[in-house]
Amino acid sequence: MANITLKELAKMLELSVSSVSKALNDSHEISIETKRKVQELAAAHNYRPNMFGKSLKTGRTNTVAIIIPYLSNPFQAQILEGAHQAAYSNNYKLIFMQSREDADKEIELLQSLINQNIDGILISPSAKSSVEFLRKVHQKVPIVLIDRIDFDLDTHKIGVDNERGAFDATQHLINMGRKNILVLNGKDLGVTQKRTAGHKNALMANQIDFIRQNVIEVDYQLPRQDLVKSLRDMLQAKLLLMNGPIGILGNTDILTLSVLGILSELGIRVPEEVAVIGFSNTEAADSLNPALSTVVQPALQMGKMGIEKLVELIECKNRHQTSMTTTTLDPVIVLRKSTTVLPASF
Amino acid sequence: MANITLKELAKMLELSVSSVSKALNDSHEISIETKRKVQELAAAHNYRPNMFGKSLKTGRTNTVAIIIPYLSNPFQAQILEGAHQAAYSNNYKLIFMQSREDADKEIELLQSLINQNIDGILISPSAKSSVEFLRKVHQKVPIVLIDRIDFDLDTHKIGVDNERGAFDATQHLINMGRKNILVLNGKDLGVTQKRTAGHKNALMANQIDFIRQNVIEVDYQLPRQDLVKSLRDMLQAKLLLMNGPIGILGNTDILTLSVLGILSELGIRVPEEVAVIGFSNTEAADSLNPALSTVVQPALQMGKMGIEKLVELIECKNRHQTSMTTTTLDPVIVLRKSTTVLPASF
DNA sequence: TTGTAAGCGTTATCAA
DNA sequence: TTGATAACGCTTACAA
Repeated sequence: MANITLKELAKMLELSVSSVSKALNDSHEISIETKRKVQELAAAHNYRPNMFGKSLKTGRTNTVAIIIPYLSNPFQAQILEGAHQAAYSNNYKLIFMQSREDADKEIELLQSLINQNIDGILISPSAKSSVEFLRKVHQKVPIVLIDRIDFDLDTHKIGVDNERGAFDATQHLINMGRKNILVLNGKDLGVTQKRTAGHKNALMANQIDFIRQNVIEVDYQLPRQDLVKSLRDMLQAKLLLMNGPIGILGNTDILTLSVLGILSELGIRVPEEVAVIGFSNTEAADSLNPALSTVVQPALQMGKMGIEKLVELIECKNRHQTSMTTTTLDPVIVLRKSTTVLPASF
Repeated sequence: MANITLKELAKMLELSVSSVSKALNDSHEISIETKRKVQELAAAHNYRPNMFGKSLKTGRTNTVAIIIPYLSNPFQAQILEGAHQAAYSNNYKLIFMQSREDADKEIELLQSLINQNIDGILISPSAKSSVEFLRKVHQKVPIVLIDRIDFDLDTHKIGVDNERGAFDATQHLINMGRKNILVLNGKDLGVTQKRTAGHKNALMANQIDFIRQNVIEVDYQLPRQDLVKSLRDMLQAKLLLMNGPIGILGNTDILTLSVLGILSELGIRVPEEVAVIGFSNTEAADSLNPALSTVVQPALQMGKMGIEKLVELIECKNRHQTSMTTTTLDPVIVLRKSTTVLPASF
C-alpha cells in the first residue's frame, strides 16, 4: 500500500525512469504502444506522482493560498468556501490563513507563503495593509485582490458594488413608504464610505434631504456586547426624536443582525413601526423574527472568481503583459418581512 | 530576493553544504563558533529551508489535514477555526477538505491526502463513512476522530456529551415550568439518538412520562426551505393538541434556528406561551427575537484538542503502543430570554 | 570538527 | 523512440 514510484514502475516495465516519466506525461517522444503499457500499469498500481519530487524539480506546487481577516465572519467564510470549490475544481490545493485584521501578521503570513513556494495568493487585505509590501510580493508570486480592492496594485481585483447595494436598499425603503431613514455605520470601516454614498444618492434621486443626524456610528472595536449596548442607546435616543414612518439601513453585518433584537426590547414593532434592511450574509435571515430583508454580497462567487483569475495569472506565462481587470459584482437584495409592510399612515 | 539555499550559504561561508545543514539544525557535531557564524549569515539572508527538499528527504511534511462535512455549517466552521489555531501554534500547516457528507468523496479525499504525504488527519466522518477504509488509512497515517466518534477505530477521539446537553436543556425547561416538551429531531442524524436519550433521562429524573408523539422528526435531506415548511406544518399540528405550559427542545442547529420564526408566524408568543431552547452554535443567538437559549457545543476547543492529540500521535514514534483516549467535552447551556419567563399558570 | 557522497522522486537535456 | 545523467534542496551515514 506504500505509494509506488516512477522508479518501481520502470523496473517492472524494464524501461528507464525517464521514459516512464515521459510516457505518463504523454510526451510525443514515446511510442503509443509504450505509453499504453506504462499508463496501464500506472493505473493498475494507482500511481500518484509525488508532489515533493515534482515541486522540487519544477518549482511549482499546485497550491494557492487565500488570506482573509476572519474565518468567523460568515461573509468571509463564504468567500473561503467559494475559493475552496474553485481551487479544487482547478486542481489546486488551497491553504488558508487569517490576518485577524492585523497588518503585521499579514506580512508574516505573506512571507511564509513565499517561503512555501505557493503558486499564487488571493487576499482580502486587512484595513491597514501595506501596499508596498503587497507590490513586492506580487513581483515574485501572483496576487489577486478580493473584496477590499482599494489598493494601488496592478492586478486583477474582484469586489462588490457597495454603493449600489446601499442605493437599492434605500430605494426599497423609500418605496415602502419610509422616508425617514436611520443609517447604522461601523466607525472607520472600509465599506462605510461607499455604502453611505449609495444611500445619499438614493435619497437625492428621490428628492429627500440627507440628514447627518440620522447616521449612527458605532465603534466597531468594541466587544460585541458593548457594541450592541452602545447601538441600543443611540438607537433609542434617535428614535425618540423621529416621527413618521421610519426605516433603518444597517451597513454592516453585526449591526444589521443586532437591530431586530434591540427594537424588540424597546417594544417597537417591525415592520409596522420601523422597517429594517441591511447588509448581511447570514443564513439565519430567514429564521429571524421577523424574517429580515438583507443586502447579500455574492461572497461565494467572489471567492470562486478570485481563484479563477488567480489561476489565469499563474498559468499565463507572460503575466506582465496581461491586462488586469477589476470586476465589481452586484449585491443581491433579498426582501423579507422586515420591510414588506407599508406603514399604516401610507 | 529569491530564496537563498543551503548551497549558497555554504559557498559564502566556504563550508560544505552538510556542515551548514548541521549547523542550522544545531548539531553537536559542529563547533559553537561555526554554528554562530552560519546561523548569523542565515538570519541575515533570511534563510528558510525549502519544504520540498526537506520533505522529499525526510518523508515528513509538517502538514496535517482536517476533513469536515461542511464548512458552511457554523459549528463545523468553528471546529475548523480551532484546528487552524492549534495547527499553526504547533508549527503545522493545515489543509482542510469537505466531504459534503458523502462517503465516496471522503474516500477520495483520504486517498489524495495519503498521496500528499500528509503527516496526520483529523476527521469528522460523514454519516456513512467506511470504518474499514479509515482503519486502512490509519495504518499509514495517524488519524484522530472528532465530533462523530462512534467508529470502531483504535485512536484518539474527541466528542461532545450530547446526552448531557439534552439532559441539561430538558431539565432547564422543566425548571421553568414546562413539563410538556416537544422535541425536534433530524431524521437519521447521528446525534439524534444520544440527544433523545438525554432528554428521556431528564424526564424520567423528574417523573414525567415520555410521550412518543411529542417527538417531531424532520427529513434533514430536504432543501432548507422545504425543511422549514415541513417543520412548520408538523409543529402547528402538534401544538393544537397540547395544553399546559409548553417547551421546545431543538436537537439540531437548523431546527433550533427555524423554530422562532415559525412560532412567530403562527402567532405564538415566546417565551410566554412556548419556551424554546436548542442545540446551536450560531453567533446570532443573542440577536434573535427573543434572544435564544442555546446548548452550545465546544467546537473551538474540539478542533484545538483534536489537532493537539494528532500532533501527539505524529510526534510519538511508538504510536502503536500509545494508549488511545476518548475525550468527551461538555456542551455549555447559555440561557437567554426564550426560556427565562415562567408561564402565567405557574 | 568538518567534508564527501548518496539518495529522496521528479523532470529535462542530451546522447544513443 | 528510448536511456543515461544531472539537477532541484535537503539530510545523513560515513570518511577524513
